Amino acid sequence: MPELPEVETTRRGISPHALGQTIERVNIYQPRLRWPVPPEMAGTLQGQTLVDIRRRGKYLLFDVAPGTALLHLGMSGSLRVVDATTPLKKHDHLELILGNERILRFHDPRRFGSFLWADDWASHPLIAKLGPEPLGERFSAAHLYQRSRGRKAGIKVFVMNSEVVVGVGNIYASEALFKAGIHPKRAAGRISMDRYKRLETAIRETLSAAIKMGGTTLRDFYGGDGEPGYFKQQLAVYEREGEACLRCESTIKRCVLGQRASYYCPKCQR
DNA sequence: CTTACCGCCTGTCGGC
DNA sequence: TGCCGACAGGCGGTAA
Repeated sequence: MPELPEVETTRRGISPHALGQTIERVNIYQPRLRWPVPPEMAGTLQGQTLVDIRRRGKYLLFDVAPGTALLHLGMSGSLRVVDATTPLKKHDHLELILGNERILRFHDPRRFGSFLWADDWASHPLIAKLGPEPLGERFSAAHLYQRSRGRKAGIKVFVMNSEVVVGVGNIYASEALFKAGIHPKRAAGRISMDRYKRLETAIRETLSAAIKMGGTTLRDFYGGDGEPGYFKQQLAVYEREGEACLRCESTIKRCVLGQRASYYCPKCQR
């Protein structure tokens, strides 16, 4: 499922084919995504040049002169570069036809993704309140420490809150907490600065490593160039319930936190 | 302010 | 074999 590394992989995969290209046409086959695709979207984008393709959290930002189109991959979405000979598949919901005859095609079986317009992307309600980028300068142990004081929520739920830090989803939260040796249920407000330093490092390292490997393909993720991600082979705890911890050989446990499956080593994580 | 839970949606899987 | 319910999950919205 697309988290930050998968979105970044997608951005890097499509950019060489799409940057600077004219959007000749926009086809919207299924406007009913997480939110309805605005009816004027196709008309707004048509004829515009893709000035930049950026990422904010898990949003892909397509900059054109009048504003920015926001694409979120939801949990089953993928965006790939294809050409006109590639047949449309079930759940291909929209596509941008580019001047170089390449096509950016969005595929999303569960339709939790979204495609929205913003005149000024930074003040868009879905973007404005987002926390810092976990690979950026504004993300720090001090930030986590400060934001967590008084919070009783478990650290995993806390760190997956996009107002605290963006892009850390279910897979990488579990992995980073294992790496930092912190139990996922530990109250965020009772974690020391020292341990937050370890967590900051773990988050940065985990996400960087995943980007390097093209993201994690559990079931159906493909990057912009159609390649699956290979980080799955590096997962230490995620979906490894009942298997041996790679560090201490204890049995990996599974629990549900914030209605999401969580995996941890009961001995390595306290 | 916080925390808890719902629902959007389809593919997959286990049970019968 | 085939049907059906449970489950998965990002994340905004709403209730408590």
